[in-house]
Order: sequence, then structure tokens, then C-alpha cells
Amino acid sequence: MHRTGVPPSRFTFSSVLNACARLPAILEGKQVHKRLIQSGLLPNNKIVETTLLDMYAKCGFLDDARKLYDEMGEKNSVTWVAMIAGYGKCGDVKEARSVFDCVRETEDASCWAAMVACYAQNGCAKEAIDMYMEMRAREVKISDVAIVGALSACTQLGDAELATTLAADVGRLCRGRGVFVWNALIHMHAKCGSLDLARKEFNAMKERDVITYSTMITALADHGQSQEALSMFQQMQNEGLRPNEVTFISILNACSHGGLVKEGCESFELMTSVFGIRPLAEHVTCMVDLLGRAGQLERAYNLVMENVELANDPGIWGAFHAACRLHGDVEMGEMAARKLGEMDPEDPGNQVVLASGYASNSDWQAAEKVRKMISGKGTKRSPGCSWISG
DNA sequence: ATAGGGTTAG
Repeated sequence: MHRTGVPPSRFTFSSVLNACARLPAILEGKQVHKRLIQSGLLPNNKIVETTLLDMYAKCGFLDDARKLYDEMGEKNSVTWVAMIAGYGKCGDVKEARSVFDCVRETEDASCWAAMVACYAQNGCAKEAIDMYMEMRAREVKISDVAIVGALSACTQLGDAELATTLAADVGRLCRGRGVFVWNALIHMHAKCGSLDLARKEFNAMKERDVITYSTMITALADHGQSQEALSMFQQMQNEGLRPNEVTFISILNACSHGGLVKEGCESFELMTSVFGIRPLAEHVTCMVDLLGRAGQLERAYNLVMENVELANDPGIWGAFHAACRLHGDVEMGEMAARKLGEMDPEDPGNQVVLASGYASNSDWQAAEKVRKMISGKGTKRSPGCSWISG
């Protein structure tokens, strides 16, 4: 960038820092930091300092971000939010909260929103809702970010009553709502039990994106409407939207729920051949589940072997093992049990699996007793539900 | 012209 002899401007530095943050690429980011100091643009340039801080935070180097933050003197809401979000992304809710506590007296709406989002992203649904309610009580401005955090928290809680309240808030407070709000709203309705409301919001949208469709596909599958999920997938492609790896997890999951073996295999093929998406462990797990439940254990096994780079994934072997049990294939089941035991011997679920895996063909019933003893539970299992977790 | 926060699977 300095071939021309013209020294890079602060704008050039900023866009390079943004690229480092997005990748993320900490080594390059640190290089830029050095050159900023060499070229005299630092210190005493708040915007450049904040960009740098955000780069460190997005790369997960919160200590470096914190150092800049502490040395910065006067802060503003952009700095605070970058710190809160940075701590939130690496799961440090406590530190995020301590930054928030330093500024909460200013009633800065973006800090409140960032904190609600941080709670929601880290599974602290209750705290997110409490904070959102406090925002309402104190009449802090509710932005799209704040409401999305609250919707996501409610989704985690599956609280239908709260869902009604929040949906009304969306109508009241977010008139020019963006696609993030729509998507979070649809997801909340679906998980809180109302596929109808999810559908209604979906139909009212004028601009949908990949996430909108992925969310609806999962919603339909969860409510037992696998065929509709497949139509949704088709509609999405007709709209010219490109499915991503999460969309395919949704669609394979829908096929698995509905026992749609042919459609599932076609979708998997479409994903790898047409869209060039390399299968993740989640995709293979769905396929093993789908084929395994249909009794096609050998096909399931072959699929795992075709994706042997994922063969250390416990989820895949767990699904395979469950299928072996469902169809009484003792030999394959033992093999899967050994794999699980090798992968994570400490896992109590795997110890249970291993106990049954040690059994010889004639000893299957004895193994069943051992297993019952260890788990301390009965053997009731519902179709489609792994006996390990059940 | 340069800075921040969010939604999908599991």
C-alpha cells in the first residue's frame, strides 16, 4: 500500500483495521498498530484508537483492547459498546457488565442495548429480560439491537406470555424495523409455540434473507411440517437467495424429522455438488440420523467414511450408535461405542455406551442391566430420541 | 471518506 510513495492515510489504516477485525487477523492488525505509531497518527486520535480497540476486541485480544481503553482518557458510546461487545463475544459477561456499570449513569441507550445483547448471546436470558424491562421502566430508547436481544432471550426461555408482550413492543417501538428484528421475531414465535404467528410475520415481510428462510424451515420442521419446509427451501431458491451451511442443517434436519430419505440425500448432494459447501459434522450427523432411522446402517456408515476428516466427531457416532440400537445391530453398535469411548472416555454418557458395547452378542441382556444400573433410569425411549440423553 | 451493538443450527 506504500508502493506509490504516498504515505497511507488514516482512512487507509482504518479500512485495513476493519479487514483485520473481520477476518480476524491479529498479526496483521498488530503490524498496522506499529505503523500507526510510526506515522504519528497515534496517540491522540480518538477515532483511529477506537478502530484499533475494536480490531483487538474482534480478534479476541481483550487485554490489548482494554489497555487502549484504559489509556484513552475521554471515552464515548462507541468505545464502550466496542468493549462490551468484545467481552460478550468471548463469553466474559462479568467484564462486559463492569464496563457497563462504569457508564450506566449516562443512560447511554447503545450501552444498554449492547448489554442486553451480550446477556442474550451468552445464555443469560433472564438477565437480558430483566435489563430490557428496566430499560422500558426508565424510558431508555429501545433500539432494534435492544429488542433483538430481548426477542432472542425470550426465544431461549420459550415463554409464550412474554412473547406476546415483546411482539406488542415491536409493533409499538420498531416501525421501520430491519430484517434482524423480523427474523428474531419469527424465531421467537416459532419457539414459543405459535407457528401461525411466525407464518404471519413471514408473510408480512417485503424483503427476506437467508436467515429468514432458514428460521422458517426449522420452524416448520419443529412443528412436523417437513414437506412445507421443503417448499420453503424451494421458494428461497426461486427468490434467488443462496442457501448457506446453516440452511442445509435446517433442511437436512427437516428431512430427518419427516423420514424423507430421498429428499435428504438429494439435498446433501445439492449442497456439496451445486453449492460447493463442504459438509460439517452437523450435516453428517443429520444424514446418519436420517439413514440410520430408516434402517440403512451401511449407507450411513459409508457416508461417515466418505467424510473421514469428521470421523472424530462424537455427535456423528452418537447418532450412528443410536441407529444401531434402534435396529438391533449389535456388532456395528459395539464398534460405534468403542469409537465414542476413545473420543471422550470421561463423558458419562459414553461410559454408559461403553458398558453396553463390551457385551458380546449373547450377553446383550446383561449389558442392558449394567446400563440401567449405571444410568439409574428405566429404558423407556421414544422414537427419534437418543436413549443416551433420554 | 475514517469508529460501536443484532437474527439462523447445535
